[in-house]
Amino acid sequence: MAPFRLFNTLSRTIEPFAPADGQTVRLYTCGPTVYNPAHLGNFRTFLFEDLMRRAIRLRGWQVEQVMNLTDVDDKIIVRAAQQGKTIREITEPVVEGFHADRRYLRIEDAEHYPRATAYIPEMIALVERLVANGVAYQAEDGSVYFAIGKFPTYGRLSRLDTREIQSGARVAQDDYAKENAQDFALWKAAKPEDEACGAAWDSPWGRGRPGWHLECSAMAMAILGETLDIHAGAVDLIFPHHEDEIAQSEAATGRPFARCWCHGEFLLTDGAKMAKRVGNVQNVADLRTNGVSGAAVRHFVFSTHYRKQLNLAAEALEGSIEAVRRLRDFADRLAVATGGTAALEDAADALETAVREAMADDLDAPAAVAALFEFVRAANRELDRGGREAGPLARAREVFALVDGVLDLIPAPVQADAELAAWVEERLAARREARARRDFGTADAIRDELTARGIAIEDAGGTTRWKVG
RNA sequence: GGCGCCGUGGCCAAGUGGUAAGGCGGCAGACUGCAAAUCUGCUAUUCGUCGGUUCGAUUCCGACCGGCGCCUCCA
Repeated sequence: MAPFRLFNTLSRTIEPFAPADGQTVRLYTCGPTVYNPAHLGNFRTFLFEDLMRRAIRLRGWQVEQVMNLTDVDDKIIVRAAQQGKTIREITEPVVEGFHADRRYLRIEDAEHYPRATAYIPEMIALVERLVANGVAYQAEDGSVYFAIGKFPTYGRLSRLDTREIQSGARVAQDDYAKENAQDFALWKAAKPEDEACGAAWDSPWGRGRPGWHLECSAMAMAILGETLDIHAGAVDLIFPHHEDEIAQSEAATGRPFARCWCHGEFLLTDGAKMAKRVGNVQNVADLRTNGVSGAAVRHFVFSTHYRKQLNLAAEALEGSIEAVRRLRDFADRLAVATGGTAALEDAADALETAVREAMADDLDAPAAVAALFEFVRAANRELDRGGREAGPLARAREVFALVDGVLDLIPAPVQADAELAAWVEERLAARREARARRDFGTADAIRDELTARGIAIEDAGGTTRWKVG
């Protein structure tokens, strides 16, 4: 078996990967800041991480994943102040919406969804360690900062020159009294607006709240231990977020924070990064409204490798909707098939091999998707031939289910309510009768009638199948 | 300015030093009363442009053109 390989941002190369304990991959994935619904760009990253955990299990390992929910943050506080609410009142409905959207896209449940506000003691303890180690200091403004000058390997992950801020770079508004412009806040001294919305806690440095980077380090180490197997996120988190996580974690523990860093590329819209500040975001709610299934979104996202930018084009999404419809039809056909051929079994074997290799090859989803469609074509061909053997059919079902467990691209059938179903059956009976007496004008009129109600029919053998959509 | 990515058919998008996966769409055929679904064939002699290396490059090198990202709190 070929080694399982992942691209590690630390080395910028594809490396063999295995969990440190040989059994369970401890995976930390940066989750959403819950002040607004996550957009499709965010979800592209979460889909990449979903694929990762499924690929890990396909490989035979267990996975323990943490996805944090950042529920205390500048933007949340601003929103709370605007609406006269507490941060909890702002974040609670957004968290619920996040999970609903996530399920729509069939992103599996992580084992842990810790909220930053539930780990304040762990965060404070981490800051205390850093202060004790002499790499953090409290400034005149009361906030506690990490002194990057005390951490010699700062910048190793992002490979950025830390000595100078180049022209063209976005320049920080220096809100805080840092010793060095690049030092980052571990603990932010509370301001009146923080107190007003419940975003302040007691600490050895006075009332305050955690800095963003600190949240991840504290929660990751609290739940998964001091060295993670994989830490994942999107490329925009490489700097400063992950760089800072490494600094504060390793400066506290003296151990590597993560063995492998994986970063997904952006989803673009209209040729630009999808982002709220660009104003080109689309949400899962928009997709639902337009009838785009989660399966179709998965197909679209997995058509490109996770480390390559993907442009959200309406025409491509339409293509994914159609592609996934084909999978649905095939799945139905496979379910009711009564036998197969030797060639069907060969196709199934080829599919399993291709998908296992693709997933082990730095999560090569495009290759897996291509293999799946090659299988569908071959299998349809064999089913057309009407094989009778049970073994090959069972094998085809087994492998198809295995692959479905990784990619999860088959849309759920649209269920018709009982009333509609009864009506359809009545109309089909009338059509059957008309066809029997070769009154095709009436039969076609009935078909048009059904089509107008969104019912598609297929005459197959002696029977007629129908479905919604 | 620094670092990095990308440019493949109508659209999306794989890929390899030896002559272009897959999906959508389109065209033709089989099947069908007609459709639909499915299958079959066709749909890039060519991979941004110009050079170079090589027996041979889309794949390696260089330049140029074009697009994108990161460079302090953005997945």
